[in-house]
Amino acid sequence: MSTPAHPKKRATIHDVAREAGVSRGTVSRYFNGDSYVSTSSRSAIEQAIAKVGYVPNTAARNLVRQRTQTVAFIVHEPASLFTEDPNIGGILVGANNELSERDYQLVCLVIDSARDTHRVEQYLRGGFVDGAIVVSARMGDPVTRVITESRIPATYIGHPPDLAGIPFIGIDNITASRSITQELLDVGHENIAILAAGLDRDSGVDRLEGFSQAMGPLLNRGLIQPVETYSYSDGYDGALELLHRAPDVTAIFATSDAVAAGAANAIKRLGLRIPQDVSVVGFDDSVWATRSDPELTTIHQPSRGMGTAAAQCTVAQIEGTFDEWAAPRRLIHLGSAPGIMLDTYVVPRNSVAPPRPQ
Amino acid sequence: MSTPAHPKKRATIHDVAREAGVSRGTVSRYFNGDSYVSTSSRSAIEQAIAKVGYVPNTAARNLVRQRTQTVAFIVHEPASLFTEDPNIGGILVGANNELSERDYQLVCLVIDSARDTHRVEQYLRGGFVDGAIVVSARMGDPVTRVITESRIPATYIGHPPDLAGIPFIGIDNITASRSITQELLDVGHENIAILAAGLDRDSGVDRLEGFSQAMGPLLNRGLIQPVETYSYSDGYDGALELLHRAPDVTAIFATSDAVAAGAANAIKRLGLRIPQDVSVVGFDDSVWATRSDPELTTIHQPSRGMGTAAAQCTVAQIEGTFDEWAAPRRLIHLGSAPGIMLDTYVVPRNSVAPPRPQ
DNA sequence: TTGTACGCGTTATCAC
DNA sequence: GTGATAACGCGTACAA
Repeated sequence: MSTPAHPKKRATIHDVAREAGVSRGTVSRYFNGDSYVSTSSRSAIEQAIAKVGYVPNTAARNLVRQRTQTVAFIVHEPASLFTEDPNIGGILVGANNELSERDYQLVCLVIDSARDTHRVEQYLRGGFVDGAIVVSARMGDPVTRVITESRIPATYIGHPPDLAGIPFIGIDNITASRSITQELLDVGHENIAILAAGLDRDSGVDRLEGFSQAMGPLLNRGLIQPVETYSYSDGYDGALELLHRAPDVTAIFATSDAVAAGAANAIKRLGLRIPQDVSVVGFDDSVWATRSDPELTTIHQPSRGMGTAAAQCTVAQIEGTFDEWAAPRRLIHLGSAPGIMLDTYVVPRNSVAPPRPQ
Repeated sequence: MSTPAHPKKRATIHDVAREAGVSRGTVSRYFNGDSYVSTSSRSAIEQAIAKVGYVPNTAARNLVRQRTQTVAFIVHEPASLFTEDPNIGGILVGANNELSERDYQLVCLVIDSARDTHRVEQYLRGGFVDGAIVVSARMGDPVTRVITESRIPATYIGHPPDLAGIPFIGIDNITASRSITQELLDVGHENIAILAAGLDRDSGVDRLEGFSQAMGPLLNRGLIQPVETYSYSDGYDGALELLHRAPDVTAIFATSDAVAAGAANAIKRLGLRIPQDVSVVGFDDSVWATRSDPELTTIHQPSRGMGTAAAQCTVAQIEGTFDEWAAPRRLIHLGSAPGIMLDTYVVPRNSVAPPRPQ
């Protein structure tokens, strides 16, 4: 055998052509199969490929095709996100599945520092990807600038206020919050508080808005407890502070399950029972809701579905079929940005009961 | 102004050269700055760049350099990993930071199906990355084959039995488990059970081994409760089954904090108190340990440090300095694979107490 | 059906 | 210091 066991250098299409006794063009055609190639040279090529161990060089192919079959999945604050936000995992999985189906490679880029931001900018501009999916972008995000400037097809999850015409996938946080608040009202609660997390994001603002709408004249601004992030610990601290200040609340709407779980533990540590003394509802339908004791009534949010939709939306833009894709969906507009809204629903569990008679 | 507001096509180095009145070579030198370039043409180039809005095309650069400054971070089973395994997040962040520091871009590839496996194979072979970090690889993993065949520098987190000479980063699960078990023995426990998760992985096997070693003659095989995964729910179910079968256990070693948290909730639901009736210890020192009530005594595992080490190890291989890098570290060998062991330690919290006198 | 030649955007090696 | 020019590995009109 003349083939060394450990080929030092990777084989090129040239090697295959020489080995098979055909031209480079034929080998290329064999791979991209647009044109016909005779069965004789076909088998010769196949043997040659096996013999020299050829694998197409994607970098070279990308260069000439101006196409990478790759979509970036950009996520900020990986530390908190991956450990505290259960949605991100679902979105990632959904997007990955959908892209995989359409033969795109998802590459997940994490941004954790200014240095990262800069490198990711380069990466995006450098022609490494055909499109991007951006989660948890914030106001004035540099990534947004890069994306608009370099005109790369992109989709946002959620909608920061300044997405310059970039499509986004979201849920109707207002309607969802209204319906979970209604759940509390329906069983007779009136002193309902909200642990309002993430008020620096659209989601946080909208959830508070939905709550306010549902409460109507019952709304007591003193029972709005802002908390920093959607995290367990902030929920814990927030609930402690709230109940200290307003011990007469009979129900709490926490704007994420993690916050709700933290609140639930705080409530229990104060010697109160759930739901007999205080009802608690969350938002997300994440593992936080089912691992709590009791399990939490919450809003189901289709994280995987959002990932799927974001992937489809990005690919549609890449392939120039965005309008057809968006047509049959629930489309809204925020400024110049089109958005697709996905449906949510209440998941009743065991953390809600009527208030005790005073 | 002759520059259109929306340039249709991206500028190339050629455009810059023409605009600046120099040659492509000079512009290239300007960017890669090895050789000198006169201040006059330097400023001319800078102006030209700004004018035409030039950004280097990384794909072309990679093609000629045969270098991408990119390292893949490959993860399987994203669904369970990202939501249930808190380590992965830390490892990812650690690796990302370290790579960022050394000017490598980390791209995270998730494998969630056979289709994914194949595409990632192509991606790896296609010259998209200079190296790889692989987490949670299993026995007979196709990725392992690809990596060895295409000889791309790689590092594993943990050590599947069949890593063909590929370096890995790990912790000494045996020693760690021995020391946390000892914690239980020291306060007088004898009927100690183990919820042994992940016995299909090296980590699971080693943790059970450490437990067995520490127990010595006290080991009661009936108190070894195997559970499928390192998850909360498996811990819950496992503890229920265990305590049903063996109500006289006074302490439980759960081989992950998530398992421990699940076990803790099961124990409480049975009306038992922690630690008065049953002591519980975990493994990982993740958020699961601190969010439990009471907070769990556990083993601290340096997830970020593992990510950092894996990144360094991969880069060292890429740059051919592996030996120097490994020299001052705690190096072991598994077959032909060199491994670096990172230190762990016990974190005492509130979930351990002496057994009640019978 | 197959081979040829050119181009993709950079870097690198030369002379100048 | 700087400017041509040959790679890098592949796709693809165009010609044969």
